[in-house]
Amino acid sequence: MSVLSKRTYKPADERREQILDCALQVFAQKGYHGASVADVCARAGIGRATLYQYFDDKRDVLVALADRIARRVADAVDARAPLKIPEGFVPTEEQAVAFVASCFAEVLTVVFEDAATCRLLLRVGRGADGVVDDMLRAIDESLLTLIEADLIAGQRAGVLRPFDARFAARFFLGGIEKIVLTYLDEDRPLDVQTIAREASVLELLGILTDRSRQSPPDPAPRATPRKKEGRR
Amino acid sequence: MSVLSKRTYKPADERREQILDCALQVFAQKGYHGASVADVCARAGIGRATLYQYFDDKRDVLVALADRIARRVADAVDARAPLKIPEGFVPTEEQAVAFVASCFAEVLTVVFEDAATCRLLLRVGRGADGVVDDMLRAIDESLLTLIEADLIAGQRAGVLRPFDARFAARFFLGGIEKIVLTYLDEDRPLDVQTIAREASVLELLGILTDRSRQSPPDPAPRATPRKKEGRR
Amino acid sequence: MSVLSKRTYKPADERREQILDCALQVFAQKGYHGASVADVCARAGIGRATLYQYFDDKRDVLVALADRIARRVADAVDARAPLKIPEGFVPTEEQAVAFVASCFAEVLTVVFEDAATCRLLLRVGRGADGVVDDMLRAIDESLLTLIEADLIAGQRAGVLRPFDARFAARFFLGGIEKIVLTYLDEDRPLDVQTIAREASVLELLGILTDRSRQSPPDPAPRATPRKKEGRR
Amino acid sequence: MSVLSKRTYKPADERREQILDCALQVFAQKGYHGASVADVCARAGIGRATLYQYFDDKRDVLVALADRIARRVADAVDARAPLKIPEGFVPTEEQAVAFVASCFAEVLTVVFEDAATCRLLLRVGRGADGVVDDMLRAIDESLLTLIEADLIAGQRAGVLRPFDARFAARFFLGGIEKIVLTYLDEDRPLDVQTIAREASVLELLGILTDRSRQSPPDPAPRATPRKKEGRR
DNA sequence: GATGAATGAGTGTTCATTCAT
DNA sequence: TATGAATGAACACTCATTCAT
Repeated sequence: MSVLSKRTYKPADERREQILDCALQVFAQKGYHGASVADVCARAGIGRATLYQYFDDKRDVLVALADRIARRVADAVDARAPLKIPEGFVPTEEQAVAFVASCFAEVLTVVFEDAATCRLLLRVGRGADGVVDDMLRAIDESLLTLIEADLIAGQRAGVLRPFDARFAARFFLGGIEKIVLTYLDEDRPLDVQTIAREASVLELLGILTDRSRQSPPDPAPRATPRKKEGRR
Repeated sequence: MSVLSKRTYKPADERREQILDCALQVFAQKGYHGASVADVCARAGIGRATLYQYFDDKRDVLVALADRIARRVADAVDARAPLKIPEGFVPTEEQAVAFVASCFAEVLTVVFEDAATCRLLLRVGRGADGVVDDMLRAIDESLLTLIEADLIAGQRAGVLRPFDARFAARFFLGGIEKIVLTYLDEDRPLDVQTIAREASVLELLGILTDRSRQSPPDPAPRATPRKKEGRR
Repeated sequence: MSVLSKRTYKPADERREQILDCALQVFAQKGYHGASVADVCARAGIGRATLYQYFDDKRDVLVALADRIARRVADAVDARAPLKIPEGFVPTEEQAVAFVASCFAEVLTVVFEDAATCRLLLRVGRGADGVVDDMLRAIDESLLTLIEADLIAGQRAGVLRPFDARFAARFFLGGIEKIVLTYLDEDRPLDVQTIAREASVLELLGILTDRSRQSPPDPAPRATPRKKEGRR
Repeated sequence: MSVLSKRTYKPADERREQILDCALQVFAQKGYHGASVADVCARAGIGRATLYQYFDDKRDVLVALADRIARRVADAVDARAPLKIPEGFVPTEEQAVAFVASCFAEVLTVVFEDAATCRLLLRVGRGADGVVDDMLRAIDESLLTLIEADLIAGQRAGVLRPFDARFAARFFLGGIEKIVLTYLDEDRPLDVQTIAREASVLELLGILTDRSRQSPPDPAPRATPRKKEGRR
């Protein structure tokens, strides 16, 4: 018996972490509702009852998971120095794009690089549980605030034109997420650099040809007919 | 007897449609897995067995629902005349923005106006069932193709600069969806016009000030060596 | 509507008979518990509710079915003239076998020829319902009594040696039924004549070689003081 | 608490066996379709879910049951030494009867002694499930083969006259089963010895008086005035 | 006479969770 | 620390049966 025993013993911390790791994988693959506690335990190679020594219930596992992710994201966000743009600095287009792209790449790397975490954040977690919803919202919020802060900094420095920074931050984050989801759906590994760059160009420059641009692009300056297109 | 009887009789078509309506509401609120057949039936005011006279399964209800939505979206998409831009037409910024905004508004109205449908499309449906996943993907695809087609038309007409139209379509759709989701999360009614307009400005013009704009910002400026700028 | 209507109208008696016919087939194939009222109605090409205009419930159908069969068997049994063996008649072996075989053939033809009825009698019906059980037992009883009467007549006439006629009747009936069931299991049509003949030989003559026959073999040798054993 | 607790703990093997025992009783009494999983569990004094830790399905329980019976019968059959009749041995009638009776008694004891098993084998199991059907057929087959082998051995030794051994085996088995079923129906305990003896006499000697016996007893003596036994 | 529509009462099954070891 | 064993509560689904037409 004791010879055949497949019991494995681990310090509590490790086991807890291990369970969370497995839960992440399983939830990401089958969804929170679709996955059973048994699935998680099977993956962890432990008995079902063991899980309950570390977590109150299934929900608690998800909460802990979301919490762990939230903490990681928050750490990453906090680590980032707030954007400082020198007074009067006017970047070239290329500089601007490169800079924004690197910002995006950073976020992508931290938040979305791990496919399972990503699935949990973008698909599985939503609507599964009130508390978790709140946590995911909080993560979202911190990302949004991060982006928004950069946008506002850009506006203050005169590098970016005036617009609703929160709306834009959300719009851009949504775009990025959609792209990421596409990769996930197609089971392709994220190409962070490319995505970040392409997205940055779209965001910064828009899609209109310069031909049609006339003036301060904001709300309603349409009146000013532009003579010179300066189109090289 | 007839007073006590809680039975209600309806022609089969109506009942089926009614069940789908109720299922939509219930699924949107509780999620597919979270909602029980009993919930749907209770909402429809029918016995549980009645539902099974119209659908094979709980799953079948979801499939039928997705199918109904898919058909509606497909109809709407088909109804839209393909974008025709007159040769040599150069819109003003305002014209461009207004035009794109109206396009977006159209999509938003058709696809996302109904909060429940929206929740089903963007949250609940995903990952609930393989077939449904495929259907939602198909809906996504048709929306993407719609947007992409417009973008390409704009590029062909020289109104839009060159870029990866599919990537952009996805990016923009994701942005829109995120905005919509925010409204949903906050239980606010969609302000379609405003959203469409704001999104359009961001897309078309980008966020960079004109100061920093210098040159063909895109990866592939080679394609359209335009000689005649012929305004008007 | 009325043109498309697949409604068929029949006089009540016919419909009732038709339903019973279909029920027989369906029960025989799927078993009483395994078959649903819907199955029966589908086979009869009628709506489910229609069945309930002719029968109180599912059980009632089975009862009516058993009743119909019982009546038929009883009729057949009654129709058979009671066996009359002339005083002092001593048949040859071949005569005896031929006679018994014809008796068996008769029973087989009446009771077991129809495969569906047969299945109902021998398999499906048993244990399905108390009342039906009783009816089947009654059918069994009448067959047993029939055979038993013949056996006793044979014994009285001195053609058959003494033995427990009821036990023997049951033993032989069981043998016949087992053979019939084998045919059913193998989906072969009954070969009534052959079965009847083979069974008769076994019953009448036994399987022991004449070599070993010596003396009154039975428990009660009192009756037939056998003078001449002198075989060979 | 522990006083109120109705939980009983058992090693898995025991519990499984216990469930099978209870299932046997319940199925035998109510039939497979007629019995509910709840019935079985109630009888076993366990919660319904517990059953599903040991069996996949309700069906699986029946299969396991049939399997267990099949194994037992197979063991018993295998344990029996093949019949050896010394060359030239000519038993007396009484010896023959006693011998056959003991054979039958053996089979009866092993297979039919337990009333519940018996009911399952002869009534309930049939037609309940394809796999189980096959198993019951297999059990039947092994019994048939057993009897057949003995009959053939008897024929080879010249103790039994020529006849279709398989047919006879089936006929006799059917007879025995019918007798057994009668006991079951009347809820009487089997009187194995008596049944075996009576059946043996019928089989071996037949029912015809010696008066009518004349000659080669086989099938068609008219056509082939058979002097010698050269059958097959 | 016939049936489409509706359903209550139940069945098999799952699963998160607890208990005894 | 770890788990085999056990289960209540819930769920999806079926089916005989009824009602209104």
